[in-house]
This record gives sequence, C-alpha cells and structure tokens, in this order.
Amino acid sequence: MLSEICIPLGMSQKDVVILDELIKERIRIPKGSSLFRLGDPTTSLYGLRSGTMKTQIQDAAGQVQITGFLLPGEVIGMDGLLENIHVSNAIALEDSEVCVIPLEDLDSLSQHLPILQFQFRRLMSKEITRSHQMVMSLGTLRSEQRLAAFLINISQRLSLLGYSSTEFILRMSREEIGNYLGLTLETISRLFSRFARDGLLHIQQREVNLIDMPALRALAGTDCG
Amino acid sequence: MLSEICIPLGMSQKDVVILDELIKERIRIPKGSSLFRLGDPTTSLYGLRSGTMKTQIQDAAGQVQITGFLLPGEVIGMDGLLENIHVSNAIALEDSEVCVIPLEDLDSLSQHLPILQFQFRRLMSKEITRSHQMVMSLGTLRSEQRLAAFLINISQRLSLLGYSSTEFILRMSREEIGNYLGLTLETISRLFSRFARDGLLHIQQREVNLIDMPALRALAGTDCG
DNA sequence: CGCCTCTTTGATAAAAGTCAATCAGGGTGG
DNA sequence: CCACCCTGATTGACTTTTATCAAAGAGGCG
Repeated sequence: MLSEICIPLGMSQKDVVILDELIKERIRIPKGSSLFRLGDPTTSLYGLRSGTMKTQIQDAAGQVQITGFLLPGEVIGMDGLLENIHVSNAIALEDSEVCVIPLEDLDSLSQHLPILQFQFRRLMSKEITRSHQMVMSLGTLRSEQRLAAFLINISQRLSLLGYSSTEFILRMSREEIGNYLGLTLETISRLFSRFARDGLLHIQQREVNLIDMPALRALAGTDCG
Repeated sequence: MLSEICIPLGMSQKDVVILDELIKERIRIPKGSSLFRLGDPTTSLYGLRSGTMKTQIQDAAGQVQITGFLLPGEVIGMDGLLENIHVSNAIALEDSEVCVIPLEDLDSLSQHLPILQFQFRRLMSKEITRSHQMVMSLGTLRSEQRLAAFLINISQRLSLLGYSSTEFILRMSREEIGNYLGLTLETISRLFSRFARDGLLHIQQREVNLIDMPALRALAGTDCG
C-alpha cells in the first residue's frame, strides 16, 4: 500500500505486492532536520510519504541553492547514484515521513522485475526534465513570471494529491522561495504584495488563495516550470 | 571500440565486447541539423562520437532554452525516457557523428549485463547533478561568474578528451552562450572584452586562449558549473 | 509580556537588458 | 579577384529590473 505512493505508476497488482517487499522501513524526519547530507553514502532512495522536504546543493564557499521542494509521492535521492555519494542535503520543511528503498534490494529485484527498472528510469528522466524546466525558468523568465509559474506548479501537484488547487499553505519561507527561484526574499515579498493588490491571489503569511488562475497562467506563459 | 567512447567507464574487456553489439549504427549530423526534435518518439539514446551538439527545450510560446552543450563521449537523449517522447531538440553545432544505442537492445542486454544498468543509472544521475549545478549557476552567480564557470567547464571537458585546456574554439555563438547562461549576447560580448582587457584570456572571434586560469577559477568560485 | 524570526515596505544602487549603430569576416556572385 | 552582402560581434547610451541596505510590523512561543 505504501508502494502505491512511492511508485504510483502502471504496475500489476502482483508486481505491487512484490514491490512492497522493497519497503522495509519508514523514517520520521522532524521539521528542520536532514534525511541525508552532502557526502553521506547513498544506500537507499526515499519515497516521501507525508510532509514536505527540500533538497539543496552547496558549493565550497557554502553558497546554497535549493534544487527542489518535494511533496508526498515524490522520490528523493536520485542525484546520489553517480558515485553512490549524496551530492545534496534533504531537509524536512515540516514533520515528514519517508519510506526507505534500499538500493541493494532495488538492484536484486530489478533483475526479475523489469518494470521496476523502467519505472526508475522514468523517474530519473522526469527529474532531468524537471531540472531542465527549472533552468529555463531561471534563464528566461522575469521575477513575476517565475513566481507565477512556481505557484501554478505547486497548485497542480497538490491537486494531483487530492488537495485544493487554489488554497494551500506554503511550507517554505520567502527566503527559501527566493533562493529556489534565483531571487531575494524581498523580491518575493513584494511580488506577493503586488499579486494580491492586482487581485491575482490572497496571501496571509503562508496561507495562499489563488483567485485568478487564468491571469497567473498568462503571467507564467501557460507552461508550469 | 566505439563503445569505449560512448560508455567509457569501468567495464571488463568481455563486457565491452558484448556492449559493442549495442552499437549497430552511426549517424552523421551536418552542422545546423537536428538529431531529434521535440515530440519525436525516443527509440534510442545517442553517444556523441565526434563534433559538438546542443540540446534545447522550448515552451508553447516558442521561447528556447539551451540545456546543454555536448562534447564527444557524452550521451544524448536521456530526457526522453519518461514517456519515450523527446522533450528537447538536439542540434549539431558543427558536423557531428553519433552512435545509436537502441533502447530495445539496451533493455534486453541489461537483463544479462547488470553493469550496463548501473552504467546508465550513473549517467542519468550525472545529468541530474549537472542540471542542478546549472540551476545553481543561474540562481546564485553573477554574469561574470557564470561565464568564467562556463569557460572552466569547457576547458576541463576538452582536457579530458586530450585537447588543450587553454586554447580552444567555441563552437557556439555569443547568442547561444548567452541563452545557455541566462544572459544576452551583448552581455557575453562585453564580458569577453572585459576578461581580455583584464588579461584573463585572449579572444579572437571564437578562438579562446585562457591565460589566467587561477583568476578565472577565483571568479567562478572554484566550482565549475 | 517580551523576544525572536519572518515579513513587509521604502529608498537607493547595481546589474543586466534594450535599442541602436558600427564593425569584422566569410562566402557568393559578378 | 574583388566588391558586396549577410551574419555575427562589438560598443555605446540609456532603461529596466532586481538587489541591497535599512527600518518597522506581525506572529508565535517560552
């Protein structure tokens, strides 16, 4: 049953049962603490079961870049498969829970369950595409377009999880949004104020209410980072 | 022998021989033409054998973002494995040649050659990491830092191929560099002029001569996007 | 209540973009 | 062979966008 969240794509019931064997363990990650850190050996991947997390990379100078905000059902840790060393930090934005997918088991099972291999190939390809979209957002969009695209993206992903697509709570600070979008926290704050003034949304601290989705879409350019 | 270029990492001689069976075909791509286009079915991956290519995505409005410049030995097309439809265009910047790696063969061979599976997992993970670095570059670096990091990155990759790390020819225009780095062609041009004035490099059209690598590294912040 | 973090807002400055004109090379055709 | 044209590159003047610095306001929690 967990595996349906972790790996929710077209598998037969039988396959899903087999797959359940993969998930031996769950881990709770309290708000603010790390699931793994840069340099840790990569022994598992993780499917986010509940909560919200962020992944961030950092350079030698300590400069940080958030590379993703993760929602339930999404898989964390695939950037550590090059040398089996994590190259990012995964930090919980609220109390969260992940299911552990040991690489060892994944490998041995993949031998006899080709669809599992396909599935992970697809997930990795999806992450590549997502990251490329992010590059496009940072490379071509202006601040207001980036924030609009960000909100639409969050909205769509929450919607897929069965939550409201128009009312939700941002689990990340203005600073984290700014870092993610290549902007400063002040710019994010000003944009929220302007969007609210222009009737695109209501925002009260981290509670967002998207009012004019068509206008937001138009701003973002219909595509959704 | 081709496979050593296409998939150059730790395999036994025997494995390499088996792997050679994968490479049935080579394709020549003349300068300016496409290896594949957005929307094409993904039936193969491609290892670049010679030349230089770029991959770019585009949104509904036709806005383009270059997501990578490819040098010999690098693998193209992994972003198409989500739905087996290419989500990018791959275009030759000079006359190039790729070896074709049919997915069908890759899949059947992977069953009996686990190392091949690992290898592709690693390559995909590498692309994820590379793209995340790109996000960091766009999100946190200023224009001069981005260009310095770009030049160092090209330099390192050429060096690994046995070419000079200080003298090389840029196969892409100022506009393409600008698009890739989220800047305008004028900014790139000005930066090259400034770098030359400051004695960091010589540049004559597309011929670059890196003179002060330490200074370039310092500018880029030692990390190399 | 008071402290602490996060957020908002304003004033100013810096970075990069835009518009425009000129320049350089490379290739083509007279 | 040379002039011309076309694309790509450079440079300048000016504008826009976003960052920076600074101060004040709003919640939340001990």
